[in-house]
Amino acid sequence: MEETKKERMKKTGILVKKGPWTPEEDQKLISCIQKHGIQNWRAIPNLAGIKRCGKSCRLRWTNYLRPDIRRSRNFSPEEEQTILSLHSMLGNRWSAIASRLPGRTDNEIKNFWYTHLREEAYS
DNA sequence: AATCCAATCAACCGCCTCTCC
DNA sequence: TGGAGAGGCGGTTGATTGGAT
Repeated sequence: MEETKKERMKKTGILVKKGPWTPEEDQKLISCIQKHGIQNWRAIPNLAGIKRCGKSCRLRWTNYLRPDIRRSRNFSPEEEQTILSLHSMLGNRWSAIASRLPGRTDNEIKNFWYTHLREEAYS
């Protein structure tokens, strides 16, 4: 039933702020995680004072704010080759590929794949 | 200088799995 | 043991940016 779906969305915290993160939100999230660590994503928005769902916080942290992320947007030829060969072995297991590429996130790799490598891989 | 279009990337959605009660 | 809730993941969207015309 449609109503059930909506209720579930409410419970999972979708009725909160969406859209791009502001620098203040980023800052709050970073200091909250530094202070409390990551044990319970659902608690993070409350602890940090952010009107976001835990899911959104997790995504922001893992794809953007994590300290070990290399912020250089360009993938080196070596990384490109690694991605191509890992993808031929693992398929679209982006998180598995990301775990073998230090400093890169699954989202980054996925974006890079769809914009640069897909044609190359299937040509 | 204005407009259009393609590329890029951050973020959301929905499904699946895992964990806990 | 089964159900509910939370987290994780892959696919997709939409806003922005930069280059071409």
